[in-house]
Amino acid sequence: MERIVVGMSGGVDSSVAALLLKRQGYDVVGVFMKNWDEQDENGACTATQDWGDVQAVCDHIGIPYYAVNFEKEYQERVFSYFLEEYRKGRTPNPDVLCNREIKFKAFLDFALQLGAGKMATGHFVKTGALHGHTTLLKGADPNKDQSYFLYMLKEEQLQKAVFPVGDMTKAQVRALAFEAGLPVSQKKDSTGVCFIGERNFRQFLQGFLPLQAGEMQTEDGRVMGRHIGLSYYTLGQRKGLGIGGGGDGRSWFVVDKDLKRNVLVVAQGEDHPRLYSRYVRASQATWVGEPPGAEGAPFRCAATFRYRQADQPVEAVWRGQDLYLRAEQPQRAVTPGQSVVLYDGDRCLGGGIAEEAGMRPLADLVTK
RNA sequence: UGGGGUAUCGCCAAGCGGUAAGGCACGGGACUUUGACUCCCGCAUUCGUAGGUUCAAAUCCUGCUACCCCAG
Repeated sequence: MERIVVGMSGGVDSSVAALLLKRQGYDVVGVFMKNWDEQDENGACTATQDWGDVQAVCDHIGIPYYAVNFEKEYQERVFSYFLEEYRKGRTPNPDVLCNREIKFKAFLDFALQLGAGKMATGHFVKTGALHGHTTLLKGADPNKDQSYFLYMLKEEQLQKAVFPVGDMTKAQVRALAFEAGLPVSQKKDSTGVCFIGERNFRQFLQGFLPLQAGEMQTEDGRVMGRHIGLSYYTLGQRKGLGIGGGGDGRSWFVVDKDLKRNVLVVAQGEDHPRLYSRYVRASQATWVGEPPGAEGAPFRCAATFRYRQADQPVEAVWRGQDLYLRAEQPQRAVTPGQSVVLYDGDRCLGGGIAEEAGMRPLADLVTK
């Protein structure tokens, strides 16, 4: 009987994943990862609660369970990067790294050590086969697809992974959990940075980053207020600026960060031109399988510039680790540090990390 | 301390005798395995202040205070 180790978070998705594998006759082992040791704002350790849920679920399903601790790995491979990016005034997405480095590396290795042939998670994605290669596909539930977070995985990693709920909708998952009597069937979906959880982001960052207050200015230099530190804001952000009234009365948004002068540039109106860009340069390009096309050869595909965004038609070209994109439609608040993920239909090709974006063709951008 | 003007929620701003619009900010919620965006709900028993007129005033009158402008 083939053994499969399931990464269990204590949530509905991974619980149902374990349940399905068990029903399919696999030798299922549930493993809970504790990668962050800190209490939330209320002094409660959510990991303790989640671990309790994992135990309850596994007992219910009738499978053995363990807990592993990758705090060190998480700190070294994910969190340090996360902080470093913020220090540079960028807006990182730690979860894409977490998947590549922790869930589908450290954890995968651990699973193999336990004698498993494969590992499983509750991600809403699917794997497919194309010309003898394993591919990463969007989950069946368009509203829950999580391929955006997994684009950094390589084919080798995917070959060892199974995603039992990938072809289900969230509603189906919940219904199944309920029918099976899983104790977490009604548990609210968790959000926030993986393993760290939901929390007041500003407050959280303050524990790691210095506050370096400065001015908020309009493009033409009018001082609109003060900011507490450029790291604490992201492009396109509206809430938290504290600027009200003035101008045409519309809301204010962050349109730029001037690291040199420590000035947060703000502009009025959700449709402000400074908020949009069609040309994007991304770095650290990574491909699930073979790179799309030849180096330097433009190709058409779809892209998402943030989680849950609808596919955006783009023309792309890659050169080495660099990825250049020209979007057909102007994209709102493409932010340095955030991931750009490419698709061919439902197949996730890979992606990169946005470095710069604008409405004007940037140097080396796709030349038509 | 001559003349004129303005004082309504943190900000902007309706109101012009009939019992406080709206926008922004802010708070809460929804959505969401990043950060954001978005959506929904809430948000002045009170109109610089003290009196007066009136059945009734933020709206009219008077004093005071503050700020602005022009004169000095």
